[in-house]
Amino acid sequence: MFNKLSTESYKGVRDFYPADMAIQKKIFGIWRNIVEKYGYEEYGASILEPADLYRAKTGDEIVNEQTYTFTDRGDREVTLRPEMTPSLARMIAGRRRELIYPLRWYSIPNLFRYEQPQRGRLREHWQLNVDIFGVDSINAEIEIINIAYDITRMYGLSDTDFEIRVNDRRLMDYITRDVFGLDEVQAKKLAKLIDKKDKLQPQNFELVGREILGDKFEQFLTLLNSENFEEFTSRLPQTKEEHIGLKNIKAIIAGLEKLGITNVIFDQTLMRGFDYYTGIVFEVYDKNPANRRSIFGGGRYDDLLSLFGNDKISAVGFGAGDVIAKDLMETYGSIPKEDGSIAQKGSSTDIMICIVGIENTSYALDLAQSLRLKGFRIAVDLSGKKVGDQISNAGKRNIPKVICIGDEEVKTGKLRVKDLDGGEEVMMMEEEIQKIIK
RNA sequence: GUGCCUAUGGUGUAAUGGUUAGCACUGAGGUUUGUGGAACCUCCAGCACGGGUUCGAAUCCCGUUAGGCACCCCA
Repeated sequence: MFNKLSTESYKGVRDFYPADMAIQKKIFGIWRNIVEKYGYEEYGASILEPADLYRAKTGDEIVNEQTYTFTDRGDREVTLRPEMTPSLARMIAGRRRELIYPLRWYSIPNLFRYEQPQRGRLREHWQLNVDIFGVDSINAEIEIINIAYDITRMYGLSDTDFEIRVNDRRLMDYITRDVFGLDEVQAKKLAKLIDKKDKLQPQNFELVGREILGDKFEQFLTLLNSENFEEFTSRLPQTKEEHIGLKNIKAIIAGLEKLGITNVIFDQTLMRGFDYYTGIVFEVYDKNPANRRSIFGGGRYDDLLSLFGNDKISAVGFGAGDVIAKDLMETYGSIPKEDGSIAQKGSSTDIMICIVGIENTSYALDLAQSLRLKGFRIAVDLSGKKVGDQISNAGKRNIPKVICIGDEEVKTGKLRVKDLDGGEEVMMMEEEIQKIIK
């Protein structure tokens, strides 16, 4: 006896049967279509990277515990990419003198994280990455958010279903350091606390908050609980010049409004990755109470290329995952919910040629080849089954038309083209087939 | 890493602790060697694994494994 192999896919990764692949292709199609409308070019990279690429940016702990890292036969440490941005930064840094700025690039990589899989989070997922390099002004943020908005609409959400939340890292730095006078360690703690505000019980939030801020906690809480941007601003200490973060947020909200995007709000609790972003950060949120969550996240990261010892290049970008895209499109109706069928809905084959009598096989194969040269997508049923089964089989594959080849057709050259939706059959010569397809 | 839940043919499911574990779909074959989606018939195929309780376990208990969900984390 031997142990039978499991047919399960590896934990946290997915198989894409044709029906799943059709959905995946549709999502990727939406992504490509929109970003290319904005002039973005596609790039790619290997899923393998030296582990150092991620160590430099994050910490050993994250690399060791949350990535797939192994040693290759040449004793090099290799990591399956957990995100695309370091690869992108590496590629741009390597050719920084040859590239033409502003640079608009996108990619749809698969990314790997070693985590416990759960709803909306797997060990492998595909993520659209959209980045613009070399634009210092907030026009970069506006363009990137505009793209994120377009994609969200294309998922099937209307403006009232979601909101775009923006904040600025420099504003938060200003508040934690200058207004409350925290050192770097305490500032980070506070940032983390702000990020978790909605998850924690108010008492726990206050407990930790007081630990960091002492009696300044009330002032902090008032600031954090501001209803809107104006109120928030008015509660900040007045300075001679308006803070750059405030100025940026205001300009972005106004700029997007000019483009007809009005569901943008300032969110003082929005943090996102601490060491990564240098300016504006944003998230697109699904407001549906059933699955309140982030659809996209992104922001400005002007310092990343300095990892490679080069000058800074300003950058703004965001990422969008395929798992959430699929969930949303099912929820908001732009794709049907899974029905468990294996076959794809619309077949990629135009005609199935059925063979009646094995002696007619070579005629059928010649016909298939001839039709392919004319541009049709033709499959031949080689099963040798009864013609009824062959037709039934084509129907199950959602192939729209069949042609049966038997003695009669071989003798006369007249083909009976059967439409599997309506069931009617039309007699025609080979040359006439293009009339009924496309 | 922690907690909770779940585990019956390929899929979806049924079975007060008591017959040979039932049904539907799928698959293979047939009624029907030239026309599908219908009907009927036959066949393939299952209690995740290991212990325990019991006269008797798919069913109750324990452990293991796997999966889901949540926490942690989310670069």
